[in-house]
Amino acid sequence: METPVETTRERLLNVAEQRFGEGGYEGTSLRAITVAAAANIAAVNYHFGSKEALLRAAVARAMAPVNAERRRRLDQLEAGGSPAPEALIRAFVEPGLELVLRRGERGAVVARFIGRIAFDPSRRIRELYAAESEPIESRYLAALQQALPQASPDAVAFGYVNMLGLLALHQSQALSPTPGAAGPEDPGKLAENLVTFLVAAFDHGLGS
Amino acid sequence: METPVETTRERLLNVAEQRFGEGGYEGTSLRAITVAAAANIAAVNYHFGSKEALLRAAVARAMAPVNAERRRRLDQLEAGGSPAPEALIRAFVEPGLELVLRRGERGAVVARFIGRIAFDPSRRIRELYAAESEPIESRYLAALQQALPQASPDAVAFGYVNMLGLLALHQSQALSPTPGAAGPEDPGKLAENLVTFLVAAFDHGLGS
DNA sequence: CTCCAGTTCAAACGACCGTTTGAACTATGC
DNA sequence: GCATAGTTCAAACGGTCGTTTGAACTGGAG
Repeated sequence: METPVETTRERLLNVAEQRFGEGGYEGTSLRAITVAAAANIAAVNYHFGSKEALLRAAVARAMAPVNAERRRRLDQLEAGGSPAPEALIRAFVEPGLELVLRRGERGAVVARFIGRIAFDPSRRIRELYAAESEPIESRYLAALQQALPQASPDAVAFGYVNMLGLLALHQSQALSPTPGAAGPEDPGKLAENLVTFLVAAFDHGLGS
Repeated sequence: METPVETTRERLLNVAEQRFGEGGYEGTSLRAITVAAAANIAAVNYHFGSKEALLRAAVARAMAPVNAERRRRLDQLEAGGSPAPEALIRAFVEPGLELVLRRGERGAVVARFIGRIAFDPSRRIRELYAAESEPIESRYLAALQQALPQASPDAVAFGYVNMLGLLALHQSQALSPTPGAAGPEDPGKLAENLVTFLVAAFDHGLGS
C-alpha cells in the first residue's frame, strides 16, 4: 500500500483526543497539541476555527463509530422482538468498551477521551457529548422501559443514567489511582463484569 | 448571638468550593474566587500559599465530616457483628448524599464540589480526593469482602469502585443535562434509589 | 512559464493566569 | 503614647493562553 501519510488535520485530531483525554479540555493547551502533532499553532484555527471547534470535531469523530454500532445493535434487537434488559445493556456498554478497547493503544486513547469529555467540569463541554449521543438515548430509554414494565419511567431513567455514568467512568480510567492495579488487564473481562453488574442492578435494583 | 462575621479565610474556602465545584480546578481562576469572596488576590497566597493549597484545604474541610460520619457508622456496624452488604453500602453512600444534601443550599454546593474533585481531569487533583478517603477505604473493602464471602477480592474491589463512582457522579450533578429534570427533587429519595441500585448489583452482580 | 487556491509558517496581539512585592492598615499588649 | 504581629491592599511580575496577521511555500491548471 502507498504510505498513508496523515494530514495535518488528522494529526491534530489524533493528538487532540489523546491530550484532551489525559488532561481535560481546560488543562490542555493548543500549543501542547500542535507541538506534539508537529503542526503550527495557526493550523488549528485554519482547519477547525477554534480550540472548542477542534474538540467538537474530535468528539464527533470518536463517537461516530460507537454510536453507529449501538444503533446497529439496537436495530437488530428490535427486529427480533422484545429484547431482554441484558441484551439492551450489552448493546450499549460493549460498543463503548470493546469496539474501542480492542483496537490496541489507539482504542484505549479514544475510550479515555470519550469518558473524560462526558464528565468534563464545564457544562458546555459535557453537552458536546450529550448532544452526540442524544439521538439514540430516547430509543434506549423506550426499549428499556418496555423490557422492564414493572419499573417506573423515573426508575428506568435512573438506571440509564447510572449505566452511562459507569461506562464513562471505566472508559476514562479515572478510577484506580494506581494505574494498572485495580482494572482488569483484559478489556473483555471489564465489559463482562460491568454488564453483569448492571444487569443485576436493573433486574433487582430499580424498586419493585 | 453576636454577628458571626466570616473571616477572609472562611469566605475564600466557601467561594472556592462553590466555584471549583462549578467549573473545576483549571476552569476557575483565583481572581474569580477572590472577587466573589470580596477578598484581595494576595489573600489566597497569604492564607494558603498557592491555588492548589487552597484547593487542598477546601477538600480537607469538605470531606472531613463525611468521612468522620462514615468511620462512626463503620465502627458502630462492626461492633454489632458482621454487617450485611446493604448496611455497609448505606454507611458509605448516605453520609455522602444526605449528611451533605440535607444542609440546604450550602450542602449541595459541598456535595458537587466533592463529586467534581473526585473525577477531575488532572490526576494530581483526583489524588487529593483519594488521599482524603484512603484511610477508611481498606476498612470498607475488608468489611465488604467479609459480607460477600462468595465474591472474589477483585469482584469486591470492582463493586467498591463502582459504588464510589456512582456516588461521586450523583454528587457532582454532572448528569441530567437539563438541570432539575432527571434528578429526584428529594435528596433522601436519591440516596434510597442509589442504595437499592447498589445493593442489587452487589448481591447479584459480582459474579456468583 | 504564470496563476491561484490551499496550506503552512514565524511572529505578534491583547487578555488572563498564578504569584510576588512592599507599603498601608488594624488591633492588641505594653 | 509606642511598638508589634497580623492582615489587607494596589500594583506589578513574568509567563502562558487562544487567536490573528500577512507573508511564504506548495502543487496542479491553464
